[in-house]
Amino acid sequence: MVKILIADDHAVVREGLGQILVDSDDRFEVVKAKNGNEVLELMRKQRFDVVVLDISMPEKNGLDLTKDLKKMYPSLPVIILSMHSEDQFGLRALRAGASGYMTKETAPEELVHAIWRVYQGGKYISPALAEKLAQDVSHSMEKLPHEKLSDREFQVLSLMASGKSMKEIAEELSLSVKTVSTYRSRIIEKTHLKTNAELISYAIQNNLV
Amino acid sequence: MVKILIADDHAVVREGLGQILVDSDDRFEVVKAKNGNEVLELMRKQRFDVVVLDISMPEKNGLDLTKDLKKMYPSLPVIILSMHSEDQFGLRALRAGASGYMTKETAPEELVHAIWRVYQGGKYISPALAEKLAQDVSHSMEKLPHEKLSDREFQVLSLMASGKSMKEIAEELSLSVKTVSTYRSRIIEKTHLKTNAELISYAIQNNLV
DNA sequence: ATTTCTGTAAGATAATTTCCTACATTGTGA
DNA sequence: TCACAATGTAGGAAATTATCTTACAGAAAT
Repeated sequence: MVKILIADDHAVVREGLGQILVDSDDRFEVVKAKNGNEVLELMRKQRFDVVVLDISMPEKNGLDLTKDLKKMYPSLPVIILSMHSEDQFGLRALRAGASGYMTKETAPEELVHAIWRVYQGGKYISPALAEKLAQDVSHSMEKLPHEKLSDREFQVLSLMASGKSMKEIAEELSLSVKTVSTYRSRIIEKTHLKTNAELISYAIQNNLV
Repeated sequence: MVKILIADDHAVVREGLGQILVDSDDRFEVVKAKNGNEVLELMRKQRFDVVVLDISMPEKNGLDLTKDLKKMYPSLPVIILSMHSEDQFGLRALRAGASGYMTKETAPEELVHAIWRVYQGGKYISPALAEKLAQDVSHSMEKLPHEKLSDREFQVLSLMASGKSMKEIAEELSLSVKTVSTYRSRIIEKTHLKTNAELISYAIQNNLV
């Protein structure tokens, strides 16, 4: 029996996923949680072989939850499920201690596959993520992207994330637009986030706003 | 046999939901589509008793798709599934011609329930939505700013709030930038929000993103 | 001490956005 | 039911914004 804990705030996803898993293999036993606290609570009462977490849950997001879980149960395999593409959160999921990362577009069979893989102590890495990973080792990691930013850069990122334009930011900081623009390009270089939209969702996800 | 068409761009939701439905009642027969075009295509080839649409799908969103479907098949019951709360999209869904609206937090059994209800020609209205509905007829004057927006305007506001530029939005909706810009100015007129930053914080405040 | 970061910005150029204006439909209040 | 408002759409011209170098001095790191 492989005991799996699924956490997702959307009932349809939670139940649907559970259904898929138990139907796909009768060695699976599934328990569901609808938020981080439930996960923690359930973990206290029973042991699980694999935990599957949605990345975006209210209160405590999947990433933070993963960190907490790994602190308490270092050998517990965690798979993060997200609706974002690999390059947004994949690396951070792994850094947070996850053994796998999948988007919700992934075919459910892949998830089954991933579960077995991490259950056996391995990691599940999609080709896209693998590439990202390779690219990243060469460059300095360890830190979260935004932790590599200088003060000014970070400040500008926050302002951008709150929807301010270059010009507005420049005014707010009494700098030339050119200067702000320079920061912006440095931020982009460091974080690999390209569009404003990505910056914003990154910032929201990381509570930078 | 009740033939149900499910459309959602996320494989796990799509498959999971399908699994839930077929497991819950053996009179259900489920076919899945991953976007609006697939729905249209499938509809051309076979008849369905109920269609369940995710509200947020790339290219053609659930609301627009509903409108199209209802134009072609006026008596087809459509249920809209969304990850937003009732008050965000519920009314819009009904106006677009949907027979039901549910959030993804809803228990799957409720969905089964809703399917039967709409299959029999009724409407499925959650208590929360019902209240909203009642409120709408009475104090239709004192709506929240964003409730006065047209569908397109609202859609653009959401996109803006997620940090997309005029150009990006235009591309995403296959419209001219000019058109999007027009919507923007109408939004500004109606909401009195001026800058992008204000729009964003408004949207975050109101869970529009 | 030498290289890399950081804070700052000018100039030229490119890209984006706004502002009006317009028009066909669809809705709707009187 | 009929006019007037709202909606969805976009063109042209003008204005505004942003980007892309390139640069340089002081701070920090190796």
